[in-house]
Amino acid sequence: MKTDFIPIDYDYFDFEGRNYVKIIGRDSKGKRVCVIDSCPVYLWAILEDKIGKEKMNKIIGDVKKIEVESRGRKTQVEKVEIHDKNFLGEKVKALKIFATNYKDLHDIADYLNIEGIKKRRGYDLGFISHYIIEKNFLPLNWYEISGEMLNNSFEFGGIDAALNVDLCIKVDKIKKIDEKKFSPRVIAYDIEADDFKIGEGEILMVSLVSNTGINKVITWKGHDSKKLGYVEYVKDEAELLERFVSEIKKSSPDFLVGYFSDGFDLPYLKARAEKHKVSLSLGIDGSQPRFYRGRIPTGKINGIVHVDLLRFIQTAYSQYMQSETLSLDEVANEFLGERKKNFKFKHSSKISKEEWKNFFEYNLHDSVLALKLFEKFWPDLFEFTRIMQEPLFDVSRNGMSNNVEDYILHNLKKFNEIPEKKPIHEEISERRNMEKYEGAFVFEPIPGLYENIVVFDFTSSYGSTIVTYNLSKSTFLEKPEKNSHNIEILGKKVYFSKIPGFFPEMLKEIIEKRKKYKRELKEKPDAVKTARSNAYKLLANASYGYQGFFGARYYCREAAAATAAFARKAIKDSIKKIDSEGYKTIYSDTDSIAFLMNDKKESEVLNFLEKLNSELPGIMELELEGFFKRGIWVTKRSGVLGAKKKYALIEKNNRLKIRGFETVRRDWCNLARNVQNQVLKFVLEDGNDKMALEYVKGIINKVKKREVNREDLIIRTQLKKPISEYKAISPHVIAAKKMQEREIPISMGNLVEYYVAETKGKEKKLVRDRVKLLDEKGNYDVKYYLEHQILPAVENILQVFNIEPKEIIDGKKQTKLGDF
DNA sequence: GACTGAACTATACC
DNA sequence: ACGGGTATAGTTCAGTC
Repeated sequence: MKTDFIPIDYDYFDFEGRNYVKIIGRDSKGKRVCVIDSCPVYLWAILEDKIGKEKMNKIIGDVKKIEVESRGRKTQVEKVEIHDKNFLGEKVKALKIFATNYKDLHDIADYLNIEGIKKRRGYDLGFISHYIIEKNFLPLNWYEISGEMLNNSFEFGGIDAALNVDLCIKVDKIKKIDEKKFSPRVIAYDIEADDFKIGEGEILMVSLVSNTGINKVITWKGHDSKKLGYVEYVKDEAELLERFVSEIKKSSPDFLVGYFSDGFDLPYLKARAEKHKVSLSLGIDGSQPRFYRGRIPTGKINGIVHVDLLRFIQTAYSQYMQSETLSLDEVANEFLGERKKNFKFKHSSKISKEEWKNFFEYNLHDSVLALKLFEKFWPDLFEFTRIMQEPLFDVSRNGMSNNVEDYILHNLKKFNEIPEKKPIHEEISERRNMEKYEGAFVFEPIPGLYENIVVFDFTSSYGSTIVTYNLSKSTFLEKPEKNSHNIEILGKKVYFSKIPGFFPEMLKEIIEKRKKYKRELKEKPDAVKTARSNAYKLLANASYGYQGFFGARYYCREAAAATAAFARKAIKDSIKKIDSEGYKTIYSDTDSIAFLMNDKKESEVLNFLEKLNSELPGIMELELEGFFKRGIWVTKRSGVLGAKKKYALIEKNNRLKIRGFETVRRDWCNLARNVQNQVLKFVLEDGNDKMALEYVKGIINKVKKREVNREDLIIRTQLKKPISEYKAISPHVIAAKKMQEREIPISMGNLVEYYVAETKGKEKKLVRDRVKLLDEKGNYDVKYYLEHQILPAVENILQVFNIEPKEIIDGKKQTKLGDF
């Protein structure tokens, strides 16, 4: 039996004490294929240096005797080989110890605590990762496989009969072949329920939308409403659950996609199914979803990849997004230019006939958006999976540190390197308690309006620093060495070998690939190249954070601190050169430098950039970020010092680049943000402070006359922890408490919305005493919005032109006092 | 009770 | 627990006079 095959999802099972992988995928005709395979199971024992032959034989003899019996299973050492390997920059002799069951490797490692064995490694990768590395059978790559077809066979206890697949093959040979087209079958889903707490309300409806023609809402509510083609009515919630399961079974998708479905939809379905004693048997083996408790619970379905798009967007995209929240509404708007439908939530008992129709549409449209988002991100999910070489299920949920680590583990083979172990609990807390090291350099700007500004920045600044100076755990030298890279951190010199380490080498390749794909992208753009280039960019950028991350296998604080130190040195050196060339640096943060052109031509600047680059060490490189017409830097609120991380630039085509200002902060009301944005525009477009001032005066009057819509006065603040844990009761905490009292769902992570109102009777001093929810009646507090929102937003900008807006407010107020 | 600096908190930059 | 450090700024809290 021979077929082509693309692996999508990996799982494993035990049979007669041994581990087998069960890989679900497709052939090129779209048939669903299950592949069963196994691989050698082993761990490494690194031997002490200079061990004699006799001693080695004794160790091997002892190791061979090891047997572990646990969980009704017997695992034994089946074979021992001696290998020359690398481990963290050293050449070592290591025993490759083969055993019966991967899950017992940890126990076997415990028995290896014997003299002559220095370290035990390679038992904590997880069997799936171990298998993928061992067999090089990579997710979302095409293979030609051959083997024995299982058809109602008794092998593995009759596993094939229980699986809802077209083919089940016990694989024998695997051969990589050229790329073929792969169009996955995808169903997006979304539920609506009466309570936001998992399982505490009834599920009213569920929508299913697929790229294979499904487009429906299943509901047991609103029978009386006008009949809609896409609505399927069932008799009760239990039947809804059954229909949901059968619909998915029938369609047999590769991916089941939701938005926040790890945290809401899937656990809700599970909880309600349990209540009704309905089996939520979505798995292709008929199994129910399994939930893994982590920081965020994760829902896994056997054979169907459950994707929660929110989690992928969080790690892969959020840092580059404009959206202020990651709500489906905002995210869909940003990526698809399409919003959710309008529907105001209320309890199902209060929904009228007409409203049910809107509710169904709302529900259906959420799935439509989820499917469209999946299609939008499919190239990214695909590339991430292929680059990290882990199943899409995991890659789509991993944070970037996990992705970096996966990339490393799957590329160690080329370096003949034994994998480092995960840090244990004590090690983690020890690392977390470490003192912070010095990070990036930020230049203190002189407040003012500037013209003709150039911005340079280092490409993959920290990444190229790591590569240039070979900074990593395996190249870190405990003792000073002469021919080494060295730099001072926290008053102590640290040294790194000049012999290339695997981590910097891998990173070098990542950066090179990123450059290559970026170049190709420029020539002929397409979604795949964009995704590929983006994935390598993210990897390169995350590698610095990875080495400083306490949970990393290849954690190296010295390397992280040295990276920041070398980068500081590089940028300071560049600033010196820029200034001595006749330019003037006005600002710099981490990897970028803004400076004045001082009557020089753009061509001169570009030539100078080339000169700078020729003098930079290693692969470090500056690039032109842009030429800007004007830019403004302001003082800090207190004092006269220039504020860092707060500036606005304008390009020749009048495109604004605003950083740090209230305009870009979501916890300021829209009025203040919009006013500030306008003022920046006036000031930067043609340096017109008079217009800006008149504009501000107009707004102040509008506020005083109470002509501002409440919508523009809403302050939104995120609840970052449970309400009870707050030590300081700030306005947004009060707002959240008010919501709780009124049983409006509110929990950690939500944005709290409120406005500040005038209160009658005795003067309330604290802001929190004047907080009102949006539907609470009240007059907005003019004084608060003028002095705590508008004024702070424009004050520092106008001060650059020697205008004191405070006087305008106060002056006007004198004349208006009589009004009160 | 007013004032002041520290603590707490949220958010942004790179 | 699920990259890092640098930075601004508002509001409350707690201590002082």
